[in-house]
Amino acid sequence: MARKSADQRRTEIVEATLTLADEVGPDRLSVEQVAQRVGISQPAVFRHFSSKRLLWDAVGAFVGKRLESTWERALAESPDPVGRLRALVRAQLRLIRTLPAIPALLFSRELQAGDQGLRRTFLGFMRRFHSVLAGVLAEGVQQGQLRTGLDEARAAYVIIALIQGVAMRWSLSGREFDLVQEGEQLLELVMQGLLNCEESS
Amino acid sequence: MARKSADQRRTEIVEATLTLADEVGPDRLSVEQVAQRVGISQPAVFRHFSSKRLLWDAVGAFVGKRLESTWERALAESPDPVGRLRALVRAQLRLIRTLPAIPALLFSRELQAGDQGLRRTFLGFMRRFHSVLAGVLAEGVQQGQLRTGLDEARAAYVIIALIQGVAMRWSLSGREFDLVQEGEQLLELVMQGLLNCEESS
DNA sequence: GGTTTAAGTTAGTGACCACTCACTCACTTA
DNA sequence: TAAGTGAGTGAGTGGTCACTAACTTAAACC
Repeated sequence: MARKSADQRRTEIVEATLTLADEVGPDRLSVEQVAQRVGISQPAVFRHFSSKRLLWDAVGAFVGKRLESTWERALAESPDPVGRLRALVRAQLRLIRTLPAIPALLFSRELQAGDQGLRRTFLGFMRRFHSVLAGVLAEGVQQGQLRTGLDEARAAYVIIALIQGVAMRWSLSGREFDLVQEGEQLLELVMQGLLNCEESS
Repeated sequence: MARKSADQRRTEIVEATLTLADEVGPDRLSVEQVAQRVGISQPAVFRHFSSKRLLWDAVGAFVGKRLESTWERALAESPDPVGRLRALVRAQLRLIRTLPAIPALLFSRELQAGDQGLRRTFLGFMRRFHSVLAGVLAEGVQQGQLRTGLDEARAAYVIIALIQGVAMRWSLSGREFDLVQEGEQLLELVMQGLLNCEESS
């Protein structure tokens, strides 16, 4: 049997937990399944994470780092606000494509149970993303690219809902369409609006 | 001990399951919890539903009836398409407010497990709602209230995402804002669009 | 090359899960 | 009023869960 360093195993276990959270659901995932995927016995997992809760905490921290770095890189992509907005949405969709467990984790009861530890962590991620989006939108209004009088906070919630919605539909459909392309087209639609510009009610 | 007719008990059990699915999550809900909420012993539940799966099927059918009748009534509310669109969104939000388990049910793994029985049922509900929305949007385009060239199918997906998104945020926030009001304002924002009409990129 | 360290193992623990069985007793009806 | 029906019960069944105790052995270090 090939032994590995604790650091290596820890990341292996966290990554296996993430992919399995997508496959079987965060609430239905057992430590036994994680152990089998990694290729070790079930108690070996508890050598690296003394409880399942701490394993989920580590998963949360892992996802959080990926989210933060994704947003940071996207914000640096373009000088103008609307370009940054598109980059943020595209980057977030790409991250969900590579870590499809993210939406399921956000809404799972695994997080809400147990003293609200992870729930607050993920709620914090959502708030961070919302404030980043709202900031970019406010810049867009200032520079005249976006409607004056636009409610930036609400618009940011619309964009978050858009990403979550298309990710959920992608997941339920069995991933039979291109998540990033579809999401980008929905963003364009929202930016243009539905009403006829001349004859608004 | 107060005995009730089987019909009465069945609906009591289904309703308890729905409220508990919201409180503890569909995947974490046990038959014992349902029995306690109803006020009977755990085996008594199995007299009315011979397996937990059949109980979930009954819950699905119950929710389905409520959804269909909600859409039907909303469509009859207004003669013009945009009015019907607003009525549909408002009615859907009101239904979620009275049956908050609906979004959780849609995305729970309880449905996806077990031969995809309930999963298909709920996917069918979503498709039904999408086609109703797309139909109303197409009418709006024809009558000139909505942008010509509007992609009705994608716009319908945007509206579904909007409802789901605000419902999820409402749930995660501990229901500290008015779901219906907030949802209606997001709808208005999407209908107007984000871009500056004169100077679109 | 022997000792130490720590990543692994097997074999459990009690709690909870969906579900069953044998039985009871309230109510309807002949 | 006796018989039959069916909504209820208490006491289990086997299976799975998170987690633990005691032991083993591969690798790191001197």
